[in-house]
Amino acid sequence: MSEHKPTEAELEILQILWQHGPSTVRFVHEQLAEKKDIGYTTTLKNMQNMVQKNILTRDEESRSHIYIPVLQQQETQKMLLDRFLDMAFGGSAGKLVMQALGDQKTSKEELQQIKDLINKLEGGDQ
Amino acid sequence: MSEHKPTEAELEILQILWQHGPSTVRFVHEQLAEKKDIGYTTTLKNMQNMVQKNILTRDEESRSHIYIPVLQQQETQKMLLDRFLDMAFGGSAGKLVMQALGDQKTSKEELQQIKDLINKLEGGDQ
DNA sequence: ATTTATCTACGATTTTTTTCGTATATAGGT
DNA sequence: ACCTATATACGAAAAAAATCGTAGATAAAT
Repeated sequence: MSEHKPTEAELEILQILWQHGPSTVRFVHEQLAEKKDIGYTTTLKNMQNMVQKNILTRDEESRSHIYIPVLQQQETQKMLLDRFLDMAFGGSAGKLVMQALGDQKTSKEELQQIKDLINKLEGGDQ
Repeated sequence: MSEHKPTEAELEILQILWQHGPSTVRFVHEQLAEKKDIGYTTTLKNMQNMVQKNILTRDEESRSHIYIPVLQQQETQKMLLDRFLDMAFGGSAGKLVMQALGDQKTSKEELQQIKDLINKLEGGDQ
Protein backbone atom coordinates (compact mmCIF):
# COMPACT_ATOMS: atom_id res chain seq x y z
CA MET A 1 0.00 0.00 0.00
CA SER A 2 1.17 3.46 -0.78
CA GLU A 3 -1.44 5.42 1.11
CA HIS A 4 0.23 8.78 0.95
CA LYS A 5 -2.03 11.74 1.13
CA PRO A 6 -0.89 14.50 -1.20
CA THR A 7 -0.59 18.00 0.21
CA GLU A 8 -2.20 20.93 -1.53
CA ALA A 9 0.89 21.90 -3.46
CA GLU A 10 1.22 18.30 -4.52
CA LEU A 11 -2.36 18.17 -5.67
CA GLU A 12 -1.80 21.12 -7.93
CA ILE A 13 0.95 19.17 -9.57
CA LEU A 14 -1.15 16.05 -9.83
CA GLN A 15 -3.90 18.03 -11.51
CA ILE A 16 -1.52 19.06 -14.21
CA LEU A 17 -0.15 15.60 -14.72
CA TRP A 18 -3.58 14.07 -14.88
CA GLN A 19 -4.71 16.66 -17.33
CA HIS A 20 -1.72 16.62 -19.64
CA GLY A 21 -0.25 13.21 -19.06
CA PRO A 22 3.31 12.39 -18.02
CA SER A 23 5.42 15.52 -18.10
CA THR A 24 8.73 17.08 -17.25
CA VAL A 25 9.34 19.38 -14.34
CA ARG A 26 9.77 22.20 -16.81
CA PHE A 27 6.35 21.73 -18.25
CA VAL A 28 4.61 21.36 -14.93
CA HIS A 29 6.41 24.38 -13.67
CA GLU A 30 5.32 26.49 -16.59
CA GLN A 31 1.74 25.54 -15.97
CA LEU A 32 2.02 26.43 -12.31
CA ALA A 33 3.82 29.65 -13.04
CA GLU A 34 0.87 30.86 -15.07
CA LYS A 35 -1.21 30.88 -11.96
CA LYS A 36 1.21 31.82 -9.26
CA ASP A 37 4.62 33.12 -8.57
CA ILE A 38 6.90 30.20 -7.94
CA GLY A 39 10.50 29.19 -8.49
CA TYR A 40 11.57 26.38 -10.74
CA THR A 41 13.47 24.56 -8.05
CA THR A 42 10.44 24.65 -5.84
CA THR A 43 8.45 22.71 -8.34
CA LEU A 44 11.37 20.39 -8.88
CA LYS A 45 11.74 19.72 -5.21
CA ASN A 46 8.05 19.10 -4.77
CA MET A 47 8.02 16.60 -7.56
CA GLN A 48 11.10 14.89 -6.19
CA ASN A 49 9.41 14.66 -2.82
CA MET A 50 6.41 13.14 -4.48
CA VAL A 51 8.60 10.44 -5.95
CA GLN A 52 9.98 9.86 -2.49
CA LYS A 53 6.48 9.50 -1.12
CA ASN A 54 5.53 7.24 -3.98
CA ILE A 55 2.93 9.61 -5.32
CA LEU A 56 4.83 9.86 -8.58
CA THR A 57 7.28 7.71 -10.43
CA ARG A 58 9.59 8.93 -13.10
CA ASP A 59 11.26 7.83 -16.24
CA GLU A 60 14.91 8.80 -16.05
CA GLU A 61 15.86 7.78 -19.55
CA SER A 62 16.44 11.19 -20.95
CA ARG A 63 18.05 14.06 -19.14
CA SER A 64 14.72 15.67 -18.45
CA HIS A 65 12.97 13.11 -16.35
CA ILE A 66 9.38 12.38 -17.04
CA TYR A 67 7.04 12.23 -14.09
CA ILE A 68 4.02 9.98 -13.87
CA PRO A 69 1.34 9.73 -11.20
CA VAL A 70 1.30 6.37 -9.47
CA LEU A 71 -2.41 6.45 -8.87
CA GLN A 72 -5.00 7.37 -11.40
CA GLN A 73 -7.02 10.46 -10.92
CA GLN A 74 -10.08 8.53 -9.83
CA GLU A 75 -8.31 6.54 -7.17
CA THR A 76 -6.81 9.64 -5.67
CA GLN A 77 -10.06 11.50 -5.87
CA LYS A 78 -11.81 8.69 -4.07
CA MET A 79 -9.25 8.84 -1.29
CA LEU A 80 -9.49 12.58 -0.99
CA LEU A 81 -13.23 12.52 -1.15
CA ASP A 82 -13.44 10.09 1.73
CA ARG A 83 -11.30 12.31 3.85
CA PHE A 84 -13.06 15.45 2.83
CA LEU A 85 -16.44 13.95 3.42
CA ASP A 86 -15.59 13.08 6.99
CA MET A 87 -13.80 16.28 7.58
CA ALA A 88 -16.23 18.79 6.22
CA PHE A 89 -19.56 17.02 5.89
CA GLY A 90 -19.48 14.63 8.79
CA GLY A 91 -19.42 11.76 6.34
CA SER A 92 -22.70 12.49 4.59
CA ALA A 93 -22.32 12.14 0.85
CA GLY A 94 -25.90 13.26 0.33
CA LYS A 95 -25.29 16.57 2.05
CA LEU A 96 -22.20 17.17 0.01
CA VAL A 97 -23.92 16.36 -3.23
CA MET A 98 -26.82 18.65 -2.51
CA GLN A 99 -24.46 21.45 -1.75
CA ALA A 100 -22.27 20.80 -4.76
CA LEU A 101 -25.19 20.72 -7.15
CA GLY A 102 -26.81 23.73 -5.56
CA ASP A 103 -23.79 25.97 -5.67
CA GLN A 104 -22.08 25.07 -8.84
CA LYS A 105 -23.48 25.23 -12.28
CA THR A 106 -23.49 21.79 -13.72
CA SER A 107 -24.21 21.02 -17.32
CA LYS A 108 -27.44 19.40 -18.45
CA GLU A 109 -25.48 16.42 -19.63
CA GLU A 110 -23.88 15.90 -16.28
CA LEU A 111 -27.16 16.31 -14.48
CA GLN A 112 -28.64 13.64 -16.68
CA GLN A 113 -25.68 11.40 -15.99
CA ILE A 114 -26.22 11.85 -12.32
CA LYS A 115 -29.87 11.04 -12.58
CA ASP A 116 -29.04 7.91 -14.46
CA LEU A 117 -26.59 6.92 -11.80
CA ILE A 118 -29.13 7.51 -9.07
CA ASN A 119 -31.64 5.39 -10.88
CA LYS A 120 -29.10 2.67 -11.13
CA LEU A 121 -28.29 2.98 -7.46
CA GLU A 122 -31.92 2.76 -6.58
CA GLY A 123 -31.82 -0.61 -8.18
CA GLY A 124 -34.12 -0.06 -11.09
CA ASP A 125 -36.40 2.66 -12.22
CA GLN A 126 -39.02 4.81 -10.55
CA MET B 1 -15.24 39.63 5.29
CA SER B 2 -13.64 37.07 7.45
CA GLU B 3 -12.52 34.63 4.78
CA HIS B 4 -10.32 32.50 6.96
CA LYS B 5 -9.87 28.98 5.84
CA PRO B 6 -9.86 26.54 8.72
CA THR B 7 -7.09 23.98 8.93
CA GLU B 8 -7.84 20.31 9.45
CA ALA B 9 -7.47 20.44 13.20
CA GLU B 10 -9.75 23.43 13.22
CA LEU B 11 -12.33 21.67 11.15
CA GLU B 12 -12.48 18.85 13.63
CA ILE B 13 -13.32 21.38 16.26
CA LEU B 14 -15.91 23.06 14.08
CA GLN B 15 -17.60 19.72 13.45
CA ILE B 16 -18.09 19.27 17.14
CA LEU B 17 -19.39 22.77 17.67
CA TRP B 18 -21.81 22.48 14.78
CA GLN B 19 -23.04 19.18 16.02
CA HIS B 20 -23.43 20.03 19.68
CA GLY B 21 -23.83 23.78 19.65
CA PRO B 22 -21.74 26.34 21.55
CA SER B 23 -19.43 24.56 23.95
CA THR B 24 -16.55 24.90 26.32
CA VAL B 25 -13.00 23.88 25.57
CA ARG B 26 -13.39 21.07 28.04
CA PHE B 27 -16.32 19.60 26.20
CA VAL B 28 -14.76 19.90 22.79
CA HIS B 29 -11.60 18.39 24.11
CA GLU B 30 -13.39 15.40 25.53
CA GLN B 31 -15.00 14.76 22.19
CA LEU B 32 -11.69 14.97 20.41
CA ALA B 33 -9.97 12.82 22.98
CA GLU B 34 -12.35 9.99 22.24
CA LYS B 35 -10.94 9.77 18.79
CA LYS B 36 -7.33 10.68 19.22
CA ASP B 37 -4.62 11.23 21.71
CA ILE B 38 -4.38 14.91 22.39
CA GLY B 39 -3.58 17.26 25.25
CA TYR B 40 -6.08 19.67 26.73
CA THR B 41 -3.94 22.71 26.15
CA THR B 42 -3.60 21.77 22.53
CA THR B 43 -7.32 21.97 22.06
CA LEU B 44 -7.43 25.17 24.06
CA LYS B 45 -4.73 26.74 21.99
CA ASN B 46 -6.37 25.74 18.75
CA MET B 47 -9.66 27.23 19.82
CA GLN B 48 -7.97 30.40 20.96
CA ASN B 49 -6.28 30.63 17.60
CA MET B 50 -9.62 30.22 15.93
CA VAL B 51 -10.95 33.18 17.84
CA GLN B 52 -7.94 35.12 16.71
CA LYS B 53 -8.68 34.19 13.13
CA ASN B 54 -12.32 35.02 13.58
CA ILE B 55 -13.48 31.51 12.95
CA LEU B 56 -14.96 31.38 16.43
CA THR B 57 -16.23 33.92 18.90
CA ARG B 58 -16.65 33.28 22.56
CA ASP B 59 -18.77 34.26 25.47
CA GLU B 60 -16.47 35.12 28.35
CA GLU B 61 -19.16 35.63 30.96
CA SER B 62 -18.40 32.62 33.02
CA ARG B 63 -14.96 31.32 33.80
CA SER B 64 -15.28 28.57 31.26
CA HIS B 65 -15.65 30.45 28.05
CA ILE B 66 -18.19 29.31 25.58
CA TYR B 67 -17.10 29.06 21.99
CA ILE B 68 -19.34 29.67 19.02
CA PRO B 69 -18.64 29.32 15.30
CA VAL B 70 -18.83 32.59 13.43
CA LEU B 71 -20.07 31.00 10.25
CA GLN B 72 -22.78 28.45 10.00
CA GLN B 73 -21.96 25.00 8.89
CA GLN B 74 -23.39 25.53 5.44
CA GLU B 75 -21.44 28.66 4.72
CA THR B 76 -18.21 27.03 5.74
CA GLN B 77 -19.01 23.91 3.79
CA LYS B 78 -19.65 25.96 0.71
CA MET B 79 -16.31 27.65 1.08
CA LEU B 80 -14.50 24.39 1.61
CA LEU B 81 -16.33 22.73 -1.19
CA ASP B 82 -15.29 25.41 -3.63
CA ARG B 83 -11.69 24.95 -2.68
CA PHE B 84 -11.87 21.21 -2.70
CA LEU B 85 -13.61 21.16 -6.02
CA ASP B 86 -10.85 23.12 -7.65
CA MET B 87 -8.17 21.28 -5.86
CA ALA B 88 -9.20 17.71 -6.36
CA PHE B 89 -11.73 17.70 -9.15
CA GLY B 90 -10.51 20.49 -11.35
CA GLY B 91 -13.66 22.43 -10.56
CA SER B 92 -16.16 19.92 -11.91
CA ALA B 93 -19.05 19.50 -9.51
CA GLY B 94 -20.53 16.83 -11.73
CA LYS B 95 -17.46 14.65 -11.45
CA LEU B 96 -17.38 15.01 -7.74
CA VAL B 97 -21.03 14.17 -7.37
CA MET B 98 -20.74 11.09 -9.50
CA GLN B 99 -17.86 9.90 -7.44
CA ALA B 100 -19.51 10.71 -4.13
CA LEU B 101 -22.69 8.92 -5.05
CA GLY B 102 -20.86 5.98 -6.50
CA ASP B 103 -18.61 5.36 -3.56
CA GLN B 104 -20.74 6.12 -0.60
CA LYS B 105 -23.97 4.52 0.34
CA THR B 106 -26.60 7.16 0.31
CA SER B 107 -30.09 6.65 1.63
CA LYS B 108 -33.09 6.37 -0.66
CA GLU B 109 -34.48 9.53 0.86
CA GLU B 110 -31.39 11.47 0.07
CA LEU B 111 -31.23 10.10 -3.43
CA GLN B 112 -34.78 11.25 -3.97
CA GLN B 113 -33.93 14.65 -2.58
CA ILE B 114 -31.09 14.90 -5.01
CA LYS B 115 -33.26 13.92 -7.93
CA ASP B 116 -35.76 16.56 -6.93
CA LEU B 117 -33.03 19.11 -6.79
CA ILE B 118 -31.77 18.13 -10.19
CA ASN B 119 -35.23 18.43 -11.65
CA LYS B 120 -35.51 21.86 -10.17
CA LEU B 121 -32.14 22.81 -11.58
CA GLU B 122 -33.16 21.62 -14.99
CA GLY B 123 -35.79 24.24 -14.75
CA GLY B 124 -38.85 22.11 -14.94
CA ASP B 125 -39.63 18.54 -15.70
CA GLN B 126 -38.37 15.87 -18.01
C1' DA C 1 -8.69 28.74 55.60
C1' DT C 2 -6.36 25.52 52.93
C1' DT C 3 -6.02 22.45 49.56
C1' DT C 4 -7.34 20.69 45.13
C1' DA C 5 -9.23 20.94 40.63
C1' DT C 6 -10.04 23.56 36.63
C1' DC C 7 -9.56 27.63 33.81
C1' DT C 8 -7.09 30.75 30.64
C1' DA C 9 -2.84 32.89 28.94
C1' DC C 10 1.44 32.61 26.85
C1' DG C 11 5.47 31.09 24.95
C1' DA C 12 8.26 27.43 23.16
C1' DT C 13 8.87 23.26 20.69
C1' DT C 14 7.94 20.01 17.12
C1' DT C 15 6.25 18.61 12.88
C1' DT C 16 4.83 19.37 8.31
C1' DT C 17 4.79 21.90 4.16
C1' DT C 18 6.62 25.07 1.02
C1' DT C 19 10.14 27.61 -0.79
C1' DC C 20 14.55 28.52 -2.74
C1' DG C 21 19.86 28.96 -3.22
C1' DT C 22 23.98 26.74 -4.63
C1' DA C 23 26.63 23.14 -6.72
C1' DT C 24 27.30 20.12 -10.36
C1' DA C 25 26.44 17.77 -14.66
C1' DT C 26 25.08 17.57 -19.44
C1' DA C 27 23.32 18.88 -23.88
C1' DG C 28 23.27 22.16 -27.72
C1' DG C 29 24.73 26.01 -30.33
C1' DT C 30 28.49 28.64 -32.32
C1' DA D 1 36.56 23.42 -27.93
C1' DC D 2 33.82 26.81 -25.40
C1' DC D 3 30.09 29.13 -23.78
C1' DT D 4 25.27 29.18 -22.57
C1' DA D 5 21.02 27.21 -21.34
C1' DT D 6 18.86 23.79 -18.80
C1' DA D 7 18.87 19.51 -15.85
C1' DT D 8 19.07 17.27 -11.30
C1' DA D 9 20.66 16.87 -6.45
C1' DC D 10 20.87 18.46 -1.95
C1' DG D 11 20.54 20.99 1.96
C1' DA D 12 18.81 24.73 4.33
C1' DA D 13 15.60 28.35 5.37
C1' DA D 14 10.96 30.14 5.84
C1' DA D 15 6.19 29.52 6.69
C1' DA D 16 2.34 27.13 8.43
C1' DA D 17 0.20 24.00 11.56
C1' DA D 18 -0.07 21.33 15.66
C1' DT D 19 1.44 20.17 20.15
C1' DC D 20 2.44 20.85 24.82
C1' DG D 21 4.49 22.76 29.37
C1' DT D 22 4.30 26.10 32.81
C1' DA D 23 2.40 29.93 35.31
C1' DG D 24 -1.11 32.31 37.44
C1' DA D 25 -6.00 33.01 38.51
C1' DT D 26 -10.38 31.44 40.25
C1' DA D 27 -13.79 28.35 41.84
C1' DA D 28 -15.04 24.31 44.43
C1' DA D 29 -14.32 20.97 47.96
C1' DT D 30 -12.95 19.75 52.49
